[in-house]
Amino acid sequence: MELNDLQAQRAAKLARLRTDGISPFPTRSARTHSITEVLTHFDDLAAAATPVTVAGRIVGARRIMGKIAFAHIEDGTGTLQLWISRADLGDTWFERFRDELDSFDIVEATGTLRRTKVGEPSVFVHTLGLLAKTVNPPPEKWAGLTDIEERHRQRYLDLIVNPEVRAVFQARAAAISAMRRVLDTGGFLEVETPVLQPIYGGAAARPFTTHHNALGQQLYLRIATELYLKRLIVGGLPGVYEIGKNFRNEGVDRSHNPEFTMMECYQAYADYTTMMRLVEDLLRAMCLAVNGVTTATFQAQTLDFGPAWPRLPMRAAIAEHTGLDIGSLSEIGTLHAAIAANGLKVERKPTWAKQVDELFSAYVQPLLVQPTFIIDYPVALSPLAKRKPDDPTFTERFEAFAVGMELGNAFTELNDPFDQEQRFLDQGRDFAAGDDEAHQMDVDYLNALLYGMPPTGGLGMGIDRILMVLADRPNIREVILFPHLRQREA
RNA sequence: GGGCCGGUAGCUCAGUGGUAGAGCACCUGACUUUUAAUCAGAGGGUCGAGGGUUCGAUCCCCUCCCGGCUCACCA
Repeated sequence: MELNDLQAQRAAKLARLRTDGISPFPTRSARTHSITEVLTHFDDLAAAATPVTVAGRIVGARRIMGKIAFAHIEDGTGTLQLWISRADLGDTWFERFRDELDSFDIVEATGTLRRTKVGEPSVFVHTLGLLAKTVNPPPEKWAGLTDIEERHRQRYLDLIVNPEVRAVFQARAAAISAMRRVLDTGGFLEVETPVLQPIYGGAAARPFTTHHNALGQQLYLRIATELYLKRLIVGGLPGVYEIGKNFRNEGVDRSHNPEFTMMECYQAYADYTTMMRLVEDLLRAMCLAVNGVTTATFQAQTLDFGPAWPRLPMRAAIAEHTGLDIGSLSEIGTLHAAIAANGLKVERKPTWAKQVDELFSAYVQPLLVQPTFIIDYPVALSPLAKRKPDDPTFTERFEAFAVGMELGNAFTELNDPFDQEQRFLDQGRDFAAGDDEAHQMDVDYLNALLYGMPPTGGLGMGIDRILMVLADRPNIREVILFPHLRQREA
């Protein structure tokens, strides 16, 4: 390790401590109380003159004035002041504190509890010990660590010095826990399915490709869990869900990370209307877990997850905002012509389905600020969803939106193996037409459907994006502990 | 990938075609109730990398690397 001047100074102190027979990294702490325990019972412990041993990282400056010193330590549960006097501690350890210990070192202190004359709860230390010497210096005292890249690369440091970062990840844990409670009590079994898949599927995306050496087999990192979870519905499980990472080999921006956390669930004998109610229940519970109320504020916009969400058919939504009826413009040629004739500014797409998706993304999606379901997607956009009984060109599918972001995707699952086979074949034609995200044929999945899958409702929700909305973080990197970053040159 | 902005001390940032600056941190000294402790003093730089122009480049030009925001694509 190459050390800069400040690191070298601290390393020299570390070496001197070793020379004095003080381990810079002792095996364990003799802590008797967490800081929050001390603070909660402070007056009782103080009145009883009970000695306590607390431990934590020295945060802020050590304030040393001749024969007395102050420092604050933080242990993850709270912050507490140490009152350190040469008279109580003795010359050796007082000078050791002054000369060999630094801000950010992790220490333990034994003493009795008293308030200082300004009333601050403090440990009046009579025994001090080092638990872990710190070589890296802390960031600047006031501006702190603000560089976004450094915050994400050194998340450990970000967590030390920026308390609100810890709050985001506590909120994340609380939201996922609430999600699990809703699903567990709703009759869903939590399962795990393969990350390494010989055929990728369940979504429209480019995969990461990898290789199994011993088997000589090409494998893909999953882009969705959908097809495996539906095999479990075929297997007779009445409801399943999985919360886990998906991997998509796409661009990186403020709402996309190459690996992201998805919850997918499937319920036998249900349909997409069941899933809409489930989404409402999930978001309400997650919002409550994060914010204590069923409303959330995202970038000064108040979102209400309390009531049922509006349900807006995609065909009507596109017609309202573009004037085009995709129901009657069912060929790629006539759709392109209508887009040109109406002066709509959208990228030209190779397939009808992609073009409809483009129209929606450009003209409708940004307007969906409040929680909204867009329902009934064209069949060509939805190769795994069941057709509407009264209009076979559309499917029983919805996507859940808020603040212009897609939070979830659900449908009444296609269980007709012959229709499914045809959809896969159509996707193959789209792939040939230039859609490199088109779905792969999955013969084993068709075989499962040939054993019969009951009518089923299925749902996928992007956990990271939900957290962005609920915790008011406009960048996905702020809700992922270690977001993907470009590799730094050596 | 395109556009805009940026990369200078450990951190946060100024700045200039002529020997590199501040605050905080760090180091030395003083100080027995501090809360951004205070006071006095000292040290610390491949100015992102490479090339070019120039007597001289951290500054001007070119290329590249990295980052932020943004547009495009994807959840």
